[in-house]
Amino acid sequence: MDAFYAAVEQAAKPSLRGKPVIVGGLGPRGVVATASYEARVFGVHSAMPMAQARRLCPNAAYLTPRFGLYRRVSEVVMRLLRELSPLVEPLSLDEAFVDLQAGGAEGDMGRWSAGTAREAGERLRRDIRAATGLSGSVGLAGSKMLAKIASEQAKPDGLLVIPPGTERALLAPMPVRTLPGVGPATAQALRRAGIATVGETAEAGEAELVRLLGRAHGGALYAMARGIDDRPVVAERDAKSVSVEDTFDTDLTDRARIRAEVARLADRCVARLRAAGRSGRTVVVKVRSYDFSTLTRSETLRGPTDDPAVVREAAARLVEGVDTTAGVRLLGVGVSGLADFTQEDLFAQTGARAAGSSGTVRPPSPDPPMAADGPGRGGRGAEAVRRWLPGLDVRHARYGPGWVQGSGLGRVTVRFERPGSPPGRVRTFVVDDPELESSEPLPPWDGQDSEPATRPNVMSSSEAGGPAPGTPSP
DNA sequence: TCTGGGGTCCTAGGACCC
DNA sequence: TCTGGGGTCCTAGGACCC
Repeated sequence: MDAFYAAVEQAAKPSLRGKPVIVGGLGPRGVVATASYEARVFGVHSAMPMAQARRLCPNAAYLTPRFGLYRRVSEVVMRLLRELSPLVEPLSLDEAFVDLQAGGAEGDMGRWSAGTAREAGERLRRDIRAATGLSGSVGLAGSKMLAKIASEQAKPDGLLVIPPGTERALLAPMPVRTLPGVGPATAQALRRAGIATVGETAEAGEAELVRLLGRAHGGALYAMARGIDDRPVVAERDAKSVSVEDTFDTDLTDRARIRAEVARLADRCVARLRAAGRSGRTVVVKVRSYDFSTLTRSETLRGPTDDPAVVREAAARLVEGVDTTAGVRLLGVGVSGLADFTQEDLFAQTGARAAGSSGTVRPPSPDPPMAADGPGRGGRGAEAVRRWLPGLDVRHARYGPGWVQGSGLGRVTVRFERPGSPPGRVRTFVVDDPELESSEPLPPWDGQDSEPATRPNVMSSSEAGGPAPGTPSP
């Protein structure tokens, strides 16, 4: 999917179509998750600090991510992929491999040609647009690596076929960074050895690459550089670890506060573990200091657990052994070594479930009820700001559905529009206006009256009118 | 106003075992 | 009574991806 999070927001918020939209963390230490193509023109891209993005593109709409909505849209797209073939390997919410060959016949002899594959790809792109109003790009090739490179080249809103036999010639002039798995460090190591392109990588030979990069990475890179990749498409892979982490708006130094945050993170981690029906044996704590140096400490238990008290205690022990006096900007808790069930105390566990509790088995200290609310991130004046995060859907008793454009100084600004409506107008309220309430996201295809199949194309953003949707800074 | 959050895979050293 | 050669598990860190 092209600029997925930003594109979903543009589909859901008519006034943002054709305008720069930046989705990501809105706090002082946030980064960009996705920038719309209109924002990329200004040099904004994923993983860029939000502060830098605001300098480059001050008039963009800055929105907080709505993962629940993106997940729903993603499910619609993944369902379309599964109609092509049962063998679908999602890489993330917005990207997947499809093994067309496993989907059975296409064409006379049950074989795919470049032509029939292209037709299927174009049909898929049309179906995705009809179902979601969003554009996706398709890469078609004989392996996962090449299909990925093809889809990358096809973006945005395109399709590219790499016919068998043309791979090496196509790859040779490309920079090594094009190959998946080659990041800044690998590119640097290769550059020092005078290797800059995929062709030069292939010429270097396996022995040289292994010497530079190690057994596994060097060997894999040598194969990829020659267009060789026989990794299968794998539909379902069990998760191998579960983790949660928080970066704090300001560094933490208080020991008691750090202990409390670690306990909260442990509870959140276990909640996710349990929701997945898993348990784990190794508890990991992650600490990032004021200077961004990061360390992990882990402890392996005698058997797998999904008991919050057990994970909390292990995490507390681990963080106790870390010097946090100079200030901590991030804390994380994770569990790995996952198993499908818990060995200890199955009876107590089922008892707790039957009682509808996400809590643990009885033991000594009853859990303090988990704070229902977000990451207690050292912010002040939090209450109202938290409720009116830019981008979230709201409903006003008189004006109907809309979304928060910004808030601050006791005010909240709302744009009244929804998927399928014309671009709406803006009104400002006091933050505690009793007629204003937060509401569930409306998916892009939930426009009031029209068929999803046609609507998304009819809106021309150029006639939207109204000023650029900058968000008043919180 | 410098740097999120959730993952995967690999490497390397030490403990431990046969 | 101057030193083997595996194998596995655990811990820590790092590269990379979306």
